[in-house]
Amino acid sequence: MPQAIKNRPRLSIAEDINRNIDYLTRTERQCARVLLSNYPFIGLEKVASFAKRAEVSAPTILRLVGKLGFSGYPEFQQRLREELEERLQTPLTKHEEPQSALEDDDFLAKYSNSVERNLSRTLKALPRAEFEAVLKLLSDVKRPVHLAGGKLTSTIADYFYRHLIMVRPNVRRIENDSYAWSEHLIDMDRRDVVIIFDVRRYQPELLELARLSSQCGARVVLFTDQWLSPVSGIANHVIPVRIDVPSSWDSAVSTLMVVEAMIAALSNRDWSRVEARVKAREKLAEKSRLEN
Amino acid sequence: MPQAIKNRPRLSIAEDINRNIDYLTRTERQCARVLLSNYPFIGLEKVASFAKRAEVSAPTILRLVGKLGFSGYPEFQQRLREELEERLQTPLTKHEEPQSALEDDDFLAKYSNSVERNLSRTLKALPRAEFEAVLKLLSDVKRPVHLAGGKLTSTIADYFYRHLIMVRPNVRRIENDSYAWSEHLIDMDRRDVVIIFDVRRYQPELLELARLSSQCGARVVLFTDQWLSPVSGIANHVIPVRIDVPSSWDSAVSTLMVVEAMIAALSNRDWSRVEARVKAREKLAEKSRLEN
DNA sequence: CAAATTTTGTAACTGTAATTACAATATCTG
DNA sequence: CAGATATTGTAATTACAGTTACAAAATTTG
Repeated sequence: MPQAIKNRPRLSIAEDINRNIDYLTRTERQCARVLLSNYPFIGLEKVASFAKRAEVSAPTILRLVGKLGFSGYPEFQQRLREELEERLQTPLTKHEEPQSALEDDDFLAKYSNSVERNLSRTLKALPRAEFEAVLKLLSDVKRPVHLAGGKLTSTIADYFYRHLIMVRPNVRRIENDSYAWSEHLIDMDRRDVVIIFDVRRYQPELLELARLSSQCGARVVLFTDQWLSPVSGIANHVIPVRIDVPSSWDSAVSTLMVVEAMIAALSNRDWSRVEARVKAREKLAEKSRLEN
Repeated sequence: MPQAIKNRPRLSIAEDINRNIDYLTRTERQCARVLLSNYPFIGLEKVASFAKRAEVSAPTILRLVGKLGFSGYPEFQQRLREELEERLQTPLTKHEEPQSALEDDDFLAKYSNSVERNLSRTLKALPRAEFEAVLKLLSDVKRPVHLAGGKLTSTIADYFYRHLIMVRPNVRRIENDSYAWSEHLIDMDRRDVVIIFDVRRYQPELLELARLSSQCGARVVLFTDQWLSPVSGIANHVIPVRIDVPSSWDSAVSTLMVVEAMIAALSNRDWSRVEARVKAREKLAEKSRLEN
């Protein structure tokens, strides 16, 4: 079978090589082994490096790639990258063993694990400067803050709102209904801060809101997923979080974590002021209760 | 510092970007964000692909790469590959490395760590039988479900509500205002399920609601913290979660995780029914949009 | 063992990716 | 708001990676 090896449904390149290794010539086999030996990194290098490592000539590599059913080296590399990306997204199933016993019958554990993964990836990818910048904006109590979210994320906006209002004055919730926007936009200028939550299945209304706010000169802060909402083009600060879980729905856990961390940081920063505010509010609540 | 950013000892490119993101221009920052958002794969593509994904021109990418201290794109990619290889070779060590060093000056990391700790402790302490039991109640679409929460936790109740309503019919939100309770209580019997969220600083009203519901014969499900709300005395099922973090406020992350896991489990269990429901709802939304 | 056949490397070639120069645009500043 | 400065994209250029043709070497086969 010196012709091109048929490309089966969806084998990984490594598996494909293993199955068809006898159809390869001696030097080709050598290349294949080198590739498999620390798969798939050598395949991501240039042809020349690969060839050198395998101690063969470049054309031999290309012939191998051809036999594996690819039309060219770039296509082969593209596929390797896709595989790698996929593999890195689900490390638990392939990489790890000890938990697998639990995982199968313990859905909660499985879910929790993937949430934990999201958290650490979020942590890693989140630019601290952005986090700090947003914190700085929120610390400035002179700046009015407006919060908005999408169909599902507005819950998180609400959570943020309820806590922020305990920590500082001048916070408002933008209703989901776009008819009410004008109430916010009318007084908006460069002092204002608009916080928008927008994840997958990005809502066009939110983009519109961001645009209008930005035109007023307001600072726009965006919480979004790793694929970035279109609002990211407008926003002054972007906080990307991980939302992918083994579910039909997205996870808001990482978003919530960042929001909570912001509130915590704000509170800790000058607790005395916050404390006074909380106490004052409690007193007021007490009073209004007695009057009822 | 608009010149090339100094290349410190051995920062990963991601970290380097995170530290120096404010020295980048707007579009460069956009590139950086796209790269970080699913690091490092876009960086392994050709410049053109990267540029397209980031919605900028190729030279912008190259300028970014230059600022990061690389002499050219190939060098940058080489480094990315090395990082990736290194990272994949050490599966477990990596997880522990950032904690100690960063914690001091990185509040976000500190917070995230304590949240992660909460998650695993929650996972450990959560009785699977309770989880399953609640799941079973929710699977039974004939049972009306009512959701209520406290001053801060009602946001989570709301999150649960919005997802449940997509998964099954017969779900209602109990307003925070106790005047509205009668609307729910009037028709309540042993088929009904009342889900209550109540954590530290337990609200007496919620205890009252639980009592009344229970008297109607309804099943009461309680989400609470590790110290258990007084509602736990009445509730048929109790889901305890961890809420303690280095903050003046409590964390709702673990609660949210369990809620999400429930929704995911429900959806996965019989997806075909859920899918039909989701599609039907989309169709209706479409229709009503057209009519406006 | 020689002819046929396959395999492999060399070297020339080609196409495309990375780079650069420069003009257009946007942003800042007095 | 104009001039200055910084930023960004377009288009031309360069360099090099990937490809191909072909000849040399190795292997197979009669």
